[in-house]
Amino acid sequence: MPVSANTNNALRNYLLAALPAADFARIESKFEPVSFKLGEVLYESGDKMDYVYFPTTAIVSMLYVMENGATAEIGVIGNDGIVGVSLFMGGDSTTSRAIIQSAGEAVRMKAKDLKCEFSLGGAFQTMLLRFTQALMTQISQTAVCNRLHTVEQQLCRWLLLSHDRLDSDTLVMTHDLISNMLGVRREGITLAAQKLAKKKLIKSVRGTITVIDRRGLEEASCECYAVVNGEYNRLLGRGISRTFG
Amino acid sequence: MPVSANTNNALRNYLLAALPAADFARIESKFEPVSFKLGEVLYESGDKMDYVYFPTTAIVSMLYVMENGATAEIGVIGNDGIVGVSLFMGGDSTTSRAIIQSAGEAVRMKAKDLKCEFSLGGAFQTMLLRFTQALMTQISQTAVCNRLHTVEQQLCRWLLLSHDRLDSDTLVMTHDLISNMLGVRREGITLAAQKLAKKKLIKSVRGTITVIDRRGLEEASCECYAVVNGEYNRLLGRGISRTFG
DNA sequence: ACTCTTTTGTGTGTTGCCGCACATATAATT
DNA sequence: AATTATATGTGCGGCAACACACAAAAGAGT
Repeated sequence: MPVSANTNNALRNYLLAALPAADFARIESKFEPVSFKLGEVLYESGDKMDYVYFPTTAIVSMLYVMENGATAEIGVIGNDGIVGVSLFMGGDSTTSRAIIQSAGEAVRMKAKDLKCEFSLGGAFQTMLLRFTQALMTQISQTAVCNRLHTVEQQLCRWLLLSHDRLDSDTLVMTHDLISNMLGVRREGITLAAQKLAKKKLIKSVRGTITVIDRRGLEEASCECYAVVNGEYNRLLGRGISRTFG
Repeated sequence: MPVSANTNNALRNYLLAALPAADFARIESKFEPVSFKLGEVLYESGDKMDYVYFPTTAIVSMLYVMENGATAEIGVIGNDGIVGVSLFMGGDSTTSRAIIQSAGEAVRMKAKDLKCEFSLGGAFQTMLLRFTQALMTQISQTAVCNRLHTVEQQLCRWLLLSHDRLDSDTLVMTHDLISNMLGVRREGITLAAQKLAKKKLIKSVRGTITVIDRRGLEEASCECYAVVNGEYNRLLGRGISRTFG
């Protein structure tokens, strides 16, 4: 039987790729490819979720929106995970918005199908739960980082998390958008980016940021990145850090 | 058959109390009562967990400890939940420390028993997963709050979360301990507490803080408390807010 | 070429919290 | 009652990030 383009696509997602062949074979028919542009919203806060998404090349940001419009990112999900954990956790909705941070592809699966598969309790369930714990670690570390670290350190962490989930070294992203993610002023990002550029770690030109010295970025970052990355490795097998890639 | 003291104790935990009688009956023999003093550590970061804990009167704080010794709380768990979600999530450990924030009682259950029960996939599993999602909301909101709100607002939120999980209106807690939780200076808490005392919302005297005007505290708090509380209500049925209690 | 929009750069004053130092007050100990 | 330990109150200089204002640069559309 020929491997469909669909299948190839789905396997770019690490969670799916790590599934035992038998499990993957059972559910692959439920996948449907989808393509997203920068800024598209997958779920709004409180929305009932009809699908879950397994990003393959897209990156999704979990963004909290305050009553006064201020925003702050609580986590980022790429081809390392699944968007919509609340579905199998039993909530059917979250208090945050899921928004495309980097344009690209994903495969989606109907809520009903996912719940059905989850309830079988096999390798798929195990994997989803482990990913959820890794995500919790990321959210926790975001909380800590927000409290204790400078904007420059946080920008490093954020760039590394994004870089890990990208094929390219160049992020299509304005300072303004990053400032919304980190919950700081746009000028703060401009300043921090300038400092990092001066240290030859990145190059920042109108709408794009290019990672030049990844190792240097890791050194300039707070310990938060390493902690999160370590947990992803521990919980999900080989992680997605590009440090040695 | 007489109801044991053990059983009565366990039912003070909302998660357990909300279990269908049949499920509770099956697992109650696995419970073992434990008593904790302020500051006792249930798990250290990275520890393999041998037990999970269902607090009945104790309150547990999930505290992240940085390399340099700085600390920040990422969530608080009382008789509304379970301490040790990583066990059934598949990680067996967390990157945070679980420490007693308010002395009291809990019932504990062996890791193996919990995993066994979880894998049955019934009401118990559903409940544990729903609680985990509520906890994720709390952690997320902590991240947002750390980024966007003042120490005074955060102190309100923190006092409310603690108050909800307490029978009394008086918390046994020094400014210094609170500052470790919120990840700020001790003096910052002293100042914030003074402001709240001036507004007649609390009374702060050497080692204890007493809630005087709960409704006023809610108004002085940021929206974060209400959001978290709303999710606990939604996910776990009646929540534990004492607003109308 | 021209305008218009978006993105980035820069300056000024303000604020909230930090770090440190030290004074005072309230228990606990003897 | 005196001593010690713990907890809280207060002042001062410093800094990171804020709010606001506006200039400069880079693309996009006509």
